[in-house]
Amino acid sequence: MARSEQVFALYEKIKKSVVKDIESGKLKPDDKVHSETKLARIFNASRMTANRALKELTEEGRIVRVQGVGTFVARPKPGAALLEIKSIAKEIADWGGVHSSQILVLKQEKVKEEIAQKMNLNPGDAVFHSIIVHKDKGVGVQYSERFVNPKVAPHYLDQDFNKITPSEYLLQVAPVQEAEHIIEAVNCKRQIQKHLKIKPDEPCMSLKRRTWSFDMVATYSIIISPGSRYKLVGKFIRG
Amino acid sequence: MARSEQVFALYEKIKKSVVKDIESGKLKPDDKVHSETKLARIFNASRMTANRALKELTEEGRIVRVQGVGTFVARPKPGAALLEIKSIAKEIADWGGVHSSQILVLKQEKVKEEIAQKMNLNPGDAVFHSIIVHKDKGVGVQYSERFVNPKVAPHYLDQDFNKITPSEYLLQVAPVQEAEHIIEAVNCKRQIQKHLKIKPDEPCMSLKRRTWSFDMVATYSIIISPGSRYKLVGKFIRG
DNA sequence: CGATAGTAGTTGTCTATACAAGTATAGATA
DNA sequence: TATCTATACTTGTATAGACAACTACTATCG
Repeated sequence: MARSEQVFALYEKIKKSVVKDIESGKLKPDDKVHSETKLARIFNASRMTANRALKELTEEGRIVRVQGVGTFVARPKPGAALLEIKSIAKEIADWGGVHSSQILVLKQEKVKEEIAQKMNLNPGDAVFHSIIVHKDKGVGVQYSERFVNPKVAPHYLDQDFNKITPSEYLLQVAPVQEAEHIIEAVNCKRQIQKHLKIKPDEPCMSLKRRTWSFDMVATYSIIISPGSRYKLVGKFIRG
Repeated sequence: MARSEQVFALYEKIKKSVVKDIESGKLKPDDKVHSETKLARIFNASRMTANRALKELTEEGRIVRVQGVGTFVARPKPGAALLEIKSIAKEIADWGGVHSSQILVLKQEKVKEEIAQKMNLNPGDAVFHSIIVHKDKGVGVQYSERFVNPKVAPHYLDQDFNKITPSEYLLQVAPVQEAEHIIEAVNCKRQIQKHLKIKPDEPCMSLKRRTWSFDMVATYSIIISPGSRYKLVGKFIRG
């Protein structure tokens, strides 16, 4: 059975176009978005239709509109309007606008007992292991460690994680079906303290994540520098 | 200077009118709301204006629209569907099996500036305030502070919170539509340290929660004793 | 130089109209 | 009776135009 061609309303097309420009990086936060008039002209639509598209994007928190001035790409605040659980990882990934990442570890290794249990593997099986420090303007803000089941993402090691974050890559490759998060306040290890420039005894937040893609598990563990709150906004779904 | 009379847009007036009918009980769940055409006639507006009003009320979850049939008052579903975000609070409430609670504060008071802002109230308005320590086998594990808009739960103060937790009670009374969580690692105040028997400099986790029930806000803030992890399991929603 | 007025461009609201798409009902038809 | 059809009503989308409110900028005036 051929999948029927989805018909999108015109205002949906305009929305998608703007969102695409934002997500592709063509439009960056605070950049000016085309005005209603211009969008209407581009899409051969009326201004009201462009207005509807932009109004909805405003409600979704992707753009900000100022009367008399224009429309601008919203800064990705932690806690913009994203989705449920997924946003924990996504928001933190986006958080603050990560400019660079320092790859400390990226290799295949034999999985140790403790991790093997969590991942439904046998000790000694191969896993991909990565440790990455995400930096914002040179300052470390996230220390993330991952163990990935090779079956989930066979080409994990070949990626250039300066260009795409592991989160983004894995989301592309493997459909996440279920996730478990453990949030914890901790005093972190000296090595991590160094990377994030945390003082001893300064409380920081740890987020551990296990995701299931079919029967395969990936684990993800990040330490977030202290003082930085993490805000999570979720809309309830009715019905 | 006298506060200038707020000028409301026409679509806002229509929205208010419908909301008023719902809240006054004139319109009950599943009742049919006037059609766009009829509302337009009543308010001497165009159908597009009535359409906007109803569309926004749909997004706010107050009405349900069915093409070709009509518009109906939405049934307030008191959190029956267990969704992701909500479970944060629920899990924490259930966490560890709380055996007893110690009520430190449970009274009506005048809201202070800081809280008023968060709750869309004016300073000096009445709020219900409660501070409760939840104990597991005599040991404090949670320190929770709440500010509740009296309009949300007029009988909040009359409850026996040894029998039912505030979370449970509020879920029964008011349908939560939207929630915002802020998770943070903190060093908490001495008073709270005492209740939870935390050593100074021991990192603990703070969870602040704001929930919206229509336009009314309740805030909820808990401190969770250190070492205790909080586990959150969520299923992804596809699409 | 500083203040003012004008102007162009933008978003916000609103109208009147049109057609598409979906549903329910009554009436006609096989 | 069962099925189809026409119709009336509803919501969904889209247009073209209008005016209001606001901002940023330029030119002018004192």
